[in-house]
Parts: sequence; structure tokens; C-alpha cells
Amino acid sequence: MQTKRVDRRVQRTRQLLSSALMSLIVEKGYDSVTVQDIIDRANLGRSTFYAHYQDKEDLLLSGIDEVVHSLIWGDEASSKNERGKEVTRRILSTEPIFRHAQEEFRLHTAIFGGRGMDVMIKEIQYHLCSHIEEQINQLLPEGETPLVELSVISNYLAGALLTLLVWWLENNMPYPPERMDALFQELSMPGVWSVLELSP
Amino acid sequence: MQTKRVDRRVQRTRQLLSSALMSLIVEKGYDSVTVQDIIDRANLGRSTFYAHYQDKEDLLLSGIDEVVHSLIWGDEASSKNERGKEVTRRILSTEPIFRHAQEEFRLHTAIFGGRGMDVMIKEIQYHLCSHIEEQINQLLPEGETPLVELSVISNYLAGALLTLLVWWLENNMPYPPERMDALFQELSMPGVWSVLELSP
DNA sequence: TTCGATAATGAACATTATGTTTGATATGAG
DNA sequence: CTCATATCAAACATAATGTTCATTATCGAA
Repeated sequence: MQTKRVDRRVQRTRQLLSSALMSLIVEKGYDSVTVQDIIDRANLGRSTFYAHYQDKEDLLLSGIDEVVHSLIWGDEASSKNERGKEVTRRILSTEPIFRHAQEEFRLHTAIFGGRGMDVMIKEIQYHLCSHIEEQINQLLPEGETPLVELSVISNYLAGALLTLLVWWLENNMPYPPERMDALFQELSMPGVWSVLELSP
Repeated sequence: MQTKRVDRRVQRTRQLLSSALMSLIVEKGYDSVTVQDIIDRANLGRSTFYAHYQDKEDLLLSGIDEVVHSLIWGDEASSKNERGKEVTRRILSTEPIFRHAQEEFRLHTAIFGGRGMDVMIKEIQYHLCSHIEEQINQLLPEGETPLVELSVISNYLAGALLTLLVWWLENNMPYPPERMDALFQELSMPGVWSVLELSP
């Protein structure tokens, strides 16, 4: 399968549109951004926009993978489960996530606090779930099948994390990221281990 | 404080608009409902609509209290914590909620699955939180102050419940309401008791 | 470097929804 | 019954969407 090189003009246009949208989201919130705003900011023609994307939402979701990766794992090499010390059975280390949210406070606030972002948030949650299910599968003993579908657990955990994140952002990050991670673990994991019928 | 009687015409108009919106939401999803749709369905003039509400969202949120009450507590006399038997320390009984969601499946799916409902869902979550905080305060020993703000806990629980509810609806309600309630309790409460530094 | 393919342009246009205004009409409250 | 006020219909201004097309600019391959 031969990956066709993408025309530079196309790359440039997509890039311009994407970052125009992102900056506008931070500035005025997704739902009040118009296609006109985007092409003005990107300095592109109207027809050019529609040559690439169906609409605003199409553009928004086109960059979802990048955003998820950036939001969830930041710049770090991410969730290395080992750390010399005790290899605690950890499904999800959320500390880097909170830390990254702190660094990119305005962006995160715009995404999780703004209107009309439900589609993107669902997408984020979906990706989070996939990651969590992988982790759980690795921790699960061979041949063991949990009593409930894994998707309940993964959704539960993803939802819990996002809920805490939103609370934290809306309350101007009253605790440091480490504390939030600890809180997340203490709140969510006992129940999860219990449902999985494993000891922590 | 003297409650002025509301003109019957006003009552009628509001009622018509409200139920027109609700039925339309179920039929085609909130975000694709237009003001035109609403007034057509309600058989009212355009200017009449704007005499009562600023816009679609204003109308949607105007009925929030009813909706919350209906969604969260259904028709039942609701969360009576005693039942002859053991008065278990229960912060939130979710079984009636799941049961009610089952009965009004289409409505709940439209609300929790549809686009553009983030505002309403936030509102629902807010009301849920208030209720939960009340419950916790009742269960809390005199003069006891938890280590974390109550709002974290209430948000956590509300978020957990809504997450489970959405999962359940999206997966076509694979378990009965009792089972979902049990799952909710088992998943969420151990961590909550732990953070509150109380035994269940 | 040239040249054919393709992308961007911009301006015009049709369409759709929003929200406002107004004077006439209907209806409820006292 | 009568007055206050709610509804009505129709027109209007505004704003955003999405499409079209002939022209121009840029790319990549030879």
C-alpha cells in the first residue's frame, strides 16, 4: 500500500484551517465560531474551506487524534507503568493528564467547559475507553472473564476521570495534579477492583 | 408574597411550546429542531414564541425543573431511605432512575445521546449534585468535616451515575434496573466511603 | 525549466434560519 | 361588558450556510 504524498498546498490549507479553529475556540468558544471566522483567520477563500471539509464539525473532528493524544498524554512518553519501585497495579495514571491540563488551562477549559463540544468529548471518551480496556486486559489473569462487560468499567473510569477534570478546571484547579490523581485512584479504584473480583 | 395568577393564554402557549419541543426532540433530536418546527407543531405564531422565550435553548431550559424531577425521580414518591428492613446508609438510590429511563427510553436516549444537549445535561448534573450533597450532609456525623470539598464527591457520583446511564442506554439496556443500581453502588461507594473516611 | 495537473481564489448566488416590528384581532379577567 | 393584554400574520432586516464557476497560482514530475 503506497501512501500517496499529499500536495503541499493541501497540507498547508488543512494546517491553517485547523489552527485557526483551535485558536478561535480558545478565544470565543466553539459554538460561536463561524466558518467565516475560520477562513478569515486562516486567510483562505470560502470555497477552499468547503473543498476540504463538510462543515465546522468535520474540521473539528478531523484533528481529533492529535488532540486526544495531546490532551491525554501530553508531551510525555506517557504511562510507563514501571518506576523502579513497586509496580503497583495501575490501570490509569492520571497525573500527567491533570498536569497537562494545568499547562494548557485555556484550551482545556474551552474544550470541557464550552458549548457544543459534546461531540468532541464523546470522541475523547471513546479513545480513553479503548486505552483503559487495553490496560485492564493486561492486568487480567489469563482466561479470567469478568462478571460485567469491560466496556462498563472502561466507561465508568473514563467518565470518572473526565468528571473530576471538569470539576477541577471549573474550580480553578484548587489541588495540584498529584492530589487529583490520588483522589481519582482512591475514589474509583476500590469499586473497580471489587467488581472485577480482584484485590488491588 | 402574592403569587399573581398567570393568564390562561400564557399558560396554554407555554405548555404548547414546551410539549412541541419535547416531542420534536424525541423525533429528530434537539439540534435539528428549529424554532419554525416548534411553532408549526404548536400551531402558534412566530412572534408569540419570541414573546415568551429568547430562543430554543431558553425554552429548553425553562422546563428544566420538571424534566429533572421527572427524569431523576420519576413518578415515584422517591428515595425513601427506610424500608422496614435495614436502613442501609445509602447516599443515592438509582434504581428508580434506571427504571424510569427504561419506561421513557426514547426520551432519555434523545436527551443523553443527542447532540447539543450538553447544556441541559450540565443542568441535570447540577441538580443531581445538590440532591447528593444534601444526602451526604445528613449521613455525615455532627461536626465532621470531610478532607475534600463535598462538591468533588457529589460531582463524582453524579458523573458516575450519568456515565452508567448513558452506557446502559447506548447498549440497549442489557441489564435490569436493579442490577444497574447494584453496579453503581458497588463501583462508586467504596471509594466514596474511603474518601469520606467513614465505613459503609 | 517547463508543463500539465490540481488547488486556491473570490465574487456571486440560492437557501435557510433567526429575530423584530406592526397594526389588526381574539380572548381572558374582573 | 369592557378593558387590558395575548395572539396573529405578514413583512422585513440580518446573518450564516453551502454551491458554482471562471480565473489565477502553485505544485510535482519529466
